[in-house]
Amino acid sequence: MSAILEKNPSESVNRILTCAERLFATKGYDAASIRDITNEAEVNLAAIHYHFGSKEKLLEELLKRKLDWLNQERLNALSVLEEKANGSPLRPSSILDAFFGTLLKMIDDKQNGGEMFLRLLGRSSLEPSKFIWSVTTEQHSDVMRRYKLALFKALPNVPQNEIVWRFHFMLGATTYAISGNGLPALFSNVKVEMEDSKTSHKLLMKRLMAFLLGGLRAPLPKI
Amino acid sequence: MSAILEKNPSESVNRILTCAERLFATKGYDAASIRDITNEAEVNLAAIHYHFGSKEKLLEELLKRKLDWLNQERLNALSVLEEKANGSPLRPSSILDAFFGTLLKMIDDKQNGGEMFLRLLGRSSLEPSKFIWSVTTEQHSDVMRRYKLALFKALPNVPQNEIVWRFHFMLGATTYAISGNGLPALFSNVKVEMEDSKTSHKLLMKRLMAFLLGGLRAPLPKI
DNA sequence: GTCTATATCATGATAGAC
DNA sequence: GTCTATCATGATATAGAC
Repeated sequence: MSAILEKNPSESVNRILTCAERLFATKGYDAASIRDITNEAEVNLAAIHYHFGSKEKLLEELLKRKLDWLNQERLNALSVLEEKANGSPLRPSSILDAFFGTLLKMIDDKQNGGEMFLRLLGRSSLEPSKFIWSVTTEQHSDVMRRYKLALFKALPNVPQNEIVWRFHFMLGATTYAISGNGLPALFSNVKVEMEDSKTSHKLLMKRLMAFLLGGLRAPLPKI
Repeated sequence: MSAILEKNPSESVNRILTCAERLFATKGYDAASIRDITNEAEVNLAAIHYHFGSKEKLLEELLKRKLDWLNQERLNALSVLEEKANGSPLRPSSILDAFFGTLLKMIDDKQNGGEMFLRLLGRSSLEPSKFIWSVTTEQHSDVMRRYKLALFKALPNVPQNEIVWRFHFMLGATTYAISGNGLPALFSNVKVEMEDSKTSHKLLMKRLMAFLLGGLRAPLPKI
């Protein structure tokens, strides 16, 4: 019972969170067992249940912590834009910056985001499990609603149906990009150098934003 | 041993394939157990191992059958374009039609594709499992190579790095769209009617193609 | 070819000593 | 808080009767 032998409790929790984030992000929720996680975190098998209650609760905790922050940032960014605009429509590029840029900037924010969190978020948005899906998406329905309305106002000549679809396509491109899938295959077979990782985050962001804006502003399809 | 009692063997195989396609597509590979599949297909639990050898082989078979066809169609479509162009660069929209349009058209082709196959393909491309990923992507590296080269030629003023990235973004938007994830959340909270399902496939295709082309042709980001 | 029964294993979860 | 031991479940896979 001597205190010197007890490990720092918050240290264990932190190690669990870090390893779970990485393993869920890379192997997927199902394939990452609590044995995998506790082994890598070098904590006891029972620690996850003790600290979080269940594997599902662990994932929920993992997502909610940073998602709450992200969604608040997104709402704040939009509010700032709307105040500055003073009632007139926003520029589409500003809206995309506030929504997708705020997300992508998290990749270099080790405190509130981090690369692994973005991958986890990407993967979780793609999981078919109803539970996981609800945590990632139902949470920020408010955010989506406000951004859709802002886009409607910014693009009054584009049918709202079309805008919603393009929002969907933009989410897809972004989710796929941050989930890290597919990249290896794309870059093989053609001699195109990857940029060094220091600058690659900013480059990815600029490239993706340019692509998204191009898609959003594309000529309407003839129906 | 009377023949009248034996079920038609190919019927069992077909029912397994159909149910597995749907269950893998909707629940994901891990979550769809062979118990689920054999129950819904109304065949014996052991039937999958007898006919396919393993659960993995079943998925492999499922994907390869239709993927081989798709990739051949894509190669053919590109060859036709290149013959007609007679050495001059192709139009980017034609290339996207040949690559993504050929895929999207499969949704109404019950013989070689079908909606469930597209969802399965989408989901499989997003699975983190190395095995699944290799089946869906490594197979058609030839196709990717030829299409990338065609895009390089069609867009000589765009850096090749940029084209590869945009290809990646286009794949993401398309994969996400056909995987069927996220749609319910997007369409809630805003009163936007879904089109009736008869025409929706063609509409989705036109909308996605317009978006992709807009993204591909977007102004280059300032780096 | 089909089916029953079972082997073998990994998982999430929990109880109880320390 | 931590650890060991264990449970119950459901997974893939297989052996052998019919």
